[in-house]
Amino acid sequence: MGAQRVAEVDVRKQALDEPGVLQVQLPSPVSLQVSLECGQVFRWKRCDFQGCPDIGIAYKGVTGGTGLIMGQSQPLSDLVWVRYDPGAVSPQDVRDTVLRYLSAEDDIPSIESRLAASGEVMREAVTFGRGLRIIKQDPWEALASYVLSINNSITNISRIIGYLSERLGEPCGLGEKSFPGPERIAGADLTCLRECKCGFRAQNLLDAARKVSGGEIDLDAIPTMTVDEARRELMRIRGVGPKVADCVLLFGYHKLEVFPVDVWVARAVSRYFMGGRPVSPEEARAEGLKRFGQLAGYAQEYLFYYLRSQEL
DNA sequence: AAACAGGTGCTAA
DNA sequence: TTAGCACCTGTT
Repeated sequence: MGAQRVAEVDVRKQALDEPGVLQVQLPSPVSLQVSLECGQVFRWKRCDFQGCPDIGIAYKGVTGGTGLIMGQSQPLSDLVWVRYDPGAVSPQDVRDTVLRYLSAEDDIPSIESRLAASGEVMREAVTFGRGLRIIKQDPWEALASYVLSINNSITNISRIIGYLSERLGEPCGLGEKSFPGPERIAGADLTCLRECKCGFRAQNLLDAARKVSGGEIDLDAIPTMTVDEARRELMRIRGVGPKVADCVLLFGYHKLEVFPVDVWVARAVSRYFMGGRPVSPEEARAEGLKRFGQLAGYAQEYLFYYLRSQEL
């Protein structure tokens, strides 16, 4: 019913040479709302899935180098509707991009049940965050984003990334602009980055862009390293400490065995697993790694989303 | 108005 | 090794 409706709209829009529409089937349910709003990505804005009232929730953003709108008619479903610019990208590429971005191959039912079985708190956190998927971001964009996240608010991080894309990125469909590559940012000057409201992080971002574009840091080599090596490598960049490095490994390289510790996660570990005793970030990290092993990344994101929703 | 936000680098013990 | 502090900018 809803599908038919969308198909009709699709045909009409195509005839008008406007963005196309397709649906992507995932192997297990996903919640776009949870996955895109839990704070792991900064590019997606709520919007209408134009002309399709059945699609209750939709987001516009950029991934895989193209502007997309993703939407769902139900909050938790294995079906995702996608609107794209047919002049910029093929339907098959859109499908592949979305499947990859949403980590279609992660066995979510298994991850959810194993974490839920690990204790009462995790059971509640998983229930609350059902449909969460660790997004596969572009490694450079993840690095830049988390360099910008230092001592910053999520809304402000999103805004800065928007400014940088608007100013230095390239049109990539649906009126969106891509996130500028390392060469582009390395070629910009400090003034430009300050004008994009990077603040004191401008210097750090520039350092990251220079090291990456100059080959001093090889982002393509990270997957061949052990997590510890990769961590040390990333931390050679100014402004990249343990937390940022772990976020880059989790969100840019899908290293699910890392456990990034920020103030919220440290708070969660203290409250739920250490009887309320204050813990250092390093102690919280050790506890997370020990407790969750290969699922640490997912556990961290459920905990973060769960605790924040309670206290925000 | 003052404090805080997905931390990190620097300095001093 | 670790504690204390400053830091752009926007919000409350």
